[in-house]
Amino acid sequence: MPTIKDVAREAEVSIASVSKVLNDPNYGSVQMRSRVMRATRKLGYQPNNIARSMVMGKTKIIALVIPDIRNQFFTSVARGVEDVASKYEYRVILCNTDEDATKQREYIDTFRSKIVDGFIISVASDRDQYLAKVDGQTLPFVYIDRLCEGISADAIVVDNQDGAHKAVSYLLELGHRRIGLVAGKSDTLTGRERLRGYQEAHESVGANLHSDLMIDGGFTIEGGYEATKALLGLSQPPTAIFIANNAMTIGCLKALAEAKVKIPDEISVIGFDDSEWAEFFSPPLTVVRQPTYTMGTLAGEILFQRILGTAPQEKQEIVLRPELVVRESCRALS
Amino acid sequence: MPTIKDVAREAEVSIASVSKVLNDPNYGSVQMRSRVMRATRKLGYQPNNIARSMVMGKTKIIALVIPDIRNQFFTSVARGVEDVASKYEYRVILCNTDEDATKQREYIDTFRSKIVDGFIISVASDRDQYLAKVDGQTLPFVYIDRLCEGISADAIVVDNQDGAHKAVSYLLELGHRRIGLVAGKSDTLTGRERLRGYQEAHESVGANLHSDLMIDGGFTIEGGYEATKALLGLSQPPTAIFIANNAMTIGCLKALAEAKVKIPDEISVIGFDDSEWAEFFSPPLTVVRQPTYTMGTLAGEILFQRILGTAPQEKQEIVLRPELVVRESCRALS
DNA sequence: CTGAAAGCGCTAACAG
DNA sequence: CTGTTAGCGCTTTCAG
Repeated sequence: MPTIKDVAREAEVSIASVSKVLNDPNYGSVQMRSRVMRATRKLGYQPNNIARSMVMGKTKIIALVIPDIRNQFFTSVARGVEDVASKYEYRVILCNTDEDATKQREYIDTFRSKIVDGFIISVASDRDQYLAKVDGQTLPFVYIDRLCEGISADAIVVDNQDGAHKAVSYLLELGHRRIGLVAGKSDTLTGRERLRGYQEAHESVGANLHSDLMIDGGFTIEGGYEATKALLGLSQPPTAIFIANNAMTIGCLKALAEAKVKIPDEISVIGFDDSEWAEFFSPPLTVVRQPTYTMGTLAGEILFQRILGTAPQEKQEIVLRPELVVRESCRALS
Repeated sequence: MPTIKDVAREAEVSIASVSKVLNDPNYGSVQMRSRVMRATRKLGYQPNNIARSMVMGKTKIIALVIPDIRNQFFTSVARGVEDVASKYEYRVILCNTDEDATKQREYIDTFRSKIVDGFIISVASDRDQYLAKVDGQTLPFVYIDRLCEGISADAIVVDNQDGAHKAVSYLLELGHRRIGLVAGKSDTLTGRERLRGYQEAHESVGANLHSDLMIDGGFTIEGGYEATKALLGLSQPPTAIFIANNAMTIGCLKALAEAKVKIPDEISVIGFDDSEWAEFFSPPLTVVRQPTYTMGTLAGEILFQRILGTAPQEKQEIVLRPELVVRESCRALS
């Protein structure tokens, strides 16, 4: 690989001049500029960003850390982040932790060594406090969707309790009284808040809570599948199921299909998170929709405010409202 | 951020010693080692990888460049790549080009400046020859799924023509003679090969090809939706549809649902690419399945052979076989 | 066994 | 308008 030195020699100028010409389109005399440009082209020179980053202390890269790359919720968020990053001429790299706190630690270490200028993170578990090692002052980060209480940073979240409440209230209004919950990971705020919304919806109409109806599905496809099978195996199975995320909904539907339980005739279903296929599934799925793309753009904007130093001192927390999208997977209990 | 200098001062040794202790667990005397370790912990020192990368010429990062992050095919490939990368103690960063050759160029430039040690790429378009700028000798890369003919590199691909052939032959055996094709991007090899398989299956049984039945869907959800609507609007609509990828299948199903065309009673459907929801869709979708995860691990292994210099001189091309997964979305024409 | 010094490729004062 | 020089934080000979 040619370096700036080679270009300087070829163009017969100093390396400083090459650097300046390359970084400032109208530096120097016309002749020199053209000599440098010609040499650059001739050698196929590409500046070494590693070296540049070292002296500038900036890499022009941000990271987005997500727990499950196969979950459309996160990939949709990613599209939002990418769009604002490209506006600021930044690249975004995606890091998948696979719901694994250890992998998350590895990525955090990588970031702490200045490989990115900032990052957006949806934590794998809020039981892991490793994030506290990051000094938000020198390496800004913002939470999206899932945060760690106690470790302060800007955050873009959705009112999960409200979303779950809306879904379960709807089921309750339809007359259901045995509503199964395929719950999310209890070591995430979102998991706990959705559980809380489920409970609170029951409480607000004086309905009884049955502990055998609440099963942890760990936010994964497999977990959702197992939880649903367990629910179906109950001596008194639920007449409706509320599933706390995307991935688990896939597992739940699979279990329902295997058991040949008809939706909505034999069981009503509501999922948290919309997805591209939910709409034309048959029957079309009723879901709680989160504004994923917007969450991504907002998180991106705040992060760049921090990176550019234009953000206010105090941390901001933006809470978005989820929305109930009623389709045809629920029916009234007669 | 503390630097190696700070640690050296704190431990009262030279920076060279700190560096050596940190990189070689049994360097130096026991006392010195412990002094260094204590200082490291006390200051919360984290080596600056940018600096390290500069002197070592390695970043311990590889990139995976994909055209559509919302497509499960690619995210599943990504899981495979990640698993082998972590085996080699590498991080993988994901770069989404959004089927856009310009974005792809930007990423390639970023890589050429030594920000990664190598990359795996599924090209956005093989009409763009920018990739030729990277010198595979200094910056190894391997193709996955979609490649650029004329720009030599290792490749992991699937026999797309064979996959399409299997699907269409199956439809033909079922008695269908007007089979719609929602085709992939014509500027990708995969798109062209799948089209070729469709044609060749017809030829091999002497069936006529109707040009009005072959519509380009551009590999996107929207494209699949529009193509299907066009197919449905024909004076003589098809009795079966073969869709050349995942994303377009979603669009196709949406169009079919809107037009209230029943699958498989009124139309038979086969998609290229399996997905998590295809199985419990009703009816369960018959698809051509690619070994996505395996493709990712193979690509990763070859890339590391190149990075570590243990690969043979000549480029390898591994062609995997897709498989027809028959479920319930096709019926025989009586 | 330890430290001084060179240098990775680049930018940014500072001189000339 | 251009060039010299001093680092950025780290690894790595090479002496001591």
